[in-house]
Amino acid sequence: MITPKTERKVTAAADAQSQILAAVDELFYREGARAVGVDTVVKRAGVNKMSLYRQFESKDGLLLHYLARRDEKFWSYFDASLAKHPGAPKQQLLQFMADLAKRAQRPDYRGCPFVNIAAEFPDRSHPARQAVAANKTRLLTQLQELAEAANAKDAPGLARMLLLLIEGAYTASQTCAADNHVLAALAPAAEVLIAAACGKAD
Amino acid sequence: MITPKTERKVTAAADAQSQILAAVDELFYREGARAVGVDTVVKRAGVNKMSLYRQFESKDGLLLHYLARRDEKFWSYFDASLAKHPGAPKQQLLQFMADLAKRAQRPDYRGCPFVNIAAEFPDRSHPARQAVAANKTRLLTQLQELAEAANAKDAPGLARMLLLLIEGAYTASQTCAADNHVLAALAPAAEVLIAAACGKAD
DNA sequence: TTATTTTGTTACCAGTCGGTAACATTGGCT
DNA sequence: AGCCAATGTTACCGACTGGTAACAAAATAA
Repeated sequence: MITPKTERKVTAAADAQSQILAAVDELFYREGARAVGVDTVVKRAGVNKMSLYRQFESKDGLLLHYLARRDEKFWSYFDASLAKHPGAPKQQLLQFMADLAKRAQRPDYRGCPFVNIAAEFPDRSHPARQAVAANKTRLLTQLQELAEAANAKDAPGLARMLLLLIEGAYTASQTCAADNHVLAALAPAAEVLIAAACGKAD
Repeated sequence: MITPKTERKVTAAADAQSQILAAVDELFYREGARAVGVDTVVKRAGVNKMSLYRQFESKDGLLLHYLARRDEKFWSYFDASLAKHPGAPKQQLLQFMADLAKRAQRPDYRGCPFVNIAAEFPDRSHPARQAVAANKTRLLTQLQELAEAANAKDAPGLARMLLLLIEGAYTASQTCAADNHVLAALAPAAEVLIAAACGKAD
């Protein structure tokens, strides 16, 4: 009695929902959330517009689902980098930087989804902006924990410096010409900052 | 015969043009270039829509004028910071960072105009995107010259690191909650990177 | 003065925006 | 079978998008 009821319709609805979310995930990221209309979304998802509006309250609701997905994806990247050096916080930090630099150099990379949303939505009180801030605050916290584990003299300070570098990598990947090779400086810069904050000992 | 002709009409046209550009400068920056319509611009500028389309070929043309203005404004900021320490490249770099951090913490700050444009226009071949890239490339060049003047061992590398920090400051000012105080780490981070690249002297 | 160019104003264009009412159809449950 | 809820489909809404044709008023040049 818990789930055996309504197999077909639930499946159909879930199907539509997942295809809509997949379409949104790609379109909002590639073209920008404001630039993409709901008509484009439903066309891409291969569903009807009413199917969208019966699953999601509005385009803004869709946007929050998009950000939730991107948040998950980001933390899976983050965890994957850390998993390469368990118990070695300095290596973990550097590995994340190196992986980020590699990701950000892919030709289809369009920058950090949260950064783009912040640029597209001027209103800081917009729910999407709060989702952005939440992601960044959590990232700062995680960086600080790693900095503490690495015995940094000023862990909050080091975390802020590294966050500046990360945000800079996101942005520079979009603003700077590729042949300037700005991203190549990401991991080396992080290494210098970490070394200065923790002393030379590995 | 060079300029005595057509005094009135030129004045009127120039008036309309300057008021349009002033309106665009504020609206495009505050609300986003794509989000603001030409109707909003002409209303704000207090002119008629036809007056706009007789001075500017299109909204895209308007956008390029906006970017040109912002480019000038940026370099005036840049030069003002450098003028505080003539002949002292390290100080000049640090001063620019400090001034940038202060600017980016103002409540009405909406990030770097070029960064926002890059986020709003996905197409890298768009003329506005090329204007963005031009600004950043020139900035990188200037940073490199300062790094060389400061006797950095790897001037191009240091310039790239500093550019990452700068772009990060722009972005973090919009993505991060103010009480995370991320911008407070900008000048200290730059100081560490410069010291590491130039040696402890001075 | 007359003729011509520039200006301001209105109305309008086709297209797109996010969102919905209404109805036909389908499917599962009893 | 018969009912009912969830679907799919179409057409539509008012508001807004960037951009223009057409015309009246004004100012300049001759």
